[in-house]
Amino acid sequence: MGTLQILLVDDHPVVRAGLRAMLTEFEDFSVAAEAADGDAALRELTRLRALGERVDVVLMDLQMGAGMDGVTATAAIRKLDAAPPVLILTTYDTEADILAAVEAGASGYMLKDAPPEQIRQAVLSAAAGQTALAPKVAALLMRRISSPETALTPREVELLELLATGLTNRAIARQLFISEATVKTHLVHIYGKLGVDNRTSAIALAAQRRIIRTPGS
Amino acid sequence: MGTLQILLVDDHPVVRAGLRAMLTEFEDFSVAAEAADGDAALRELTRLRALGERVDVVLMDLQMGAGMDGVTATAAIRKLDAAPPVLILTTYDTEADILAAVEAGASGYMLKDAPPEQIRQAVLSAAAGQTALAPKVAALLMRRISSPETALTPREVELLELLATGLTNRAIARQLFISEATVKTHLVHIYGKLGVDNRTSAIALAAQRRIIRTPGS
DNA sequence: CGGCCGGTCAACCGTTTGATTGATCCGTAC
DNA sequence: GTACGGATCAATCAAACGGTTGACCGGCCG
Repeated sequence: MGTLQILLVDDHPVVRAGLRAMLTEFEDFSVAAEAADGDAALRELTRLRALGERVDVVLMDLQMGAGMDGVTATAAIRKLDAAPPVLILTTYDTEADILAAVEAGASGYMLKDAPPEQIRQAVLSAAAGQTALAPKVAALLMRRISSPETALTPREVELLELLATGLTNRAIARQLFISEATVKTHLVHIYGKLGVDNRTSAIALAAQRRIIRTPGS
Repeated sequence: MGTLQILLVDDHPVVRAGLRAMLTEFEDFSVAAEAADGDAALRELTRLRALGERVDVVLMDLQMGAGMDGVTATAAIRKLDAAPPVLILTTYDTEADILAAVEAGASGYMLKDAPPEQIRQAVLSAAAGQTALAPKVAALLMRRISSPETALTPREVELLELLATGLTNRAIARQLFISEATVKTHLVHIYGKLGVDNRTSAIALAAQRRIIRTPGS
């Protein structure tokens, strides 16, 4: 009973098996249950509660092929009474993902290429109610807050995302219910902040810096 | 000794642990060694050979943070005498990746979200000298050969990739030592084949259809 | 050998984008 | 309450882009 009860949420069977193997190797961890997507995670959580079982930490992937994605699932879990802390464990490290996860109430953000010991520490921190960030993620957040001049406004990111889908200025304008002139103004601001001078390189840079997520299937 | 000896190559400790756990659960498999990148894989392979140990199948990831990537590693392995079959196991399914892997001599291409049983079958097929493709991958290849009108020429893909980095027509022209007029001609062909009418949506579609890989760090 | 296709180039023209300047409205912070 | 930043819009001009047409060359296939 002294062991930490963990709920694994990841759509890859391989990764679940890996986490299970890795975590149970540490004596103070056990895997309470596994789920392949957000819906299943919520079901597992309520099922375990009905049985009077504890869940101390939820280890959650963000990208889940089908079903509820990680961010929505995190938000849903955090709305429960006495909600367990949710630790994000994913391969992606875009600004958009990280900020969304944090806003949804995640108490940590780790990357899958982290060594086992780092993941273990993060789980322990999360269970203790503390925040754990992967070094890469921490660095990104630091860069983000330390250089506010490069920080795009939410509106600008919104435009950037539409831009990346291949829309023209006019189409973006219609989509956002603003005039084409406004779209151009935003774009000029975006180019200035990113240090580029055309839409394609803005998209390329934004994808590279992980400000937006690329469409990818 | 009747068990299949497998070499795992993946830069994620979590995934290696998962594959090890999953594979050794099937009695006829054992994991001969693990490696975190292509160089390490080659070292392991020669080390095992020196010890007189067999390696029946190499399970290889494509994206490896640092070190030799999966495609080059596959090519290098296949150049050895009595080279073991290499089964690609990755998250990415871009046309470019798949074709490169096949050209490098991979004898199979699986995706990480595949269920254990499918992975097991693929390993068995590879060991038997046969080819194993994930359903998604097979579908992509079929689509690719069955609809040659949509098939971009290598040159066109080359352009598309430069396009995705944000270069202007003139910059692309300089990069490829051709005239700007030629670049435009290629682009018109690309737009036609992809069914779009501007560069940004061409990039978006190409990324979506996984014809090119998006820059991503 | 005569198409056909892929790659190369050119000229023309209309459309879209990008740069610049300047303005209004609305919150929030000092 | 005013000063500031974010969001909105307008007008203008130059540069880049996209569409069209037509042309040339080299390799490959029937």
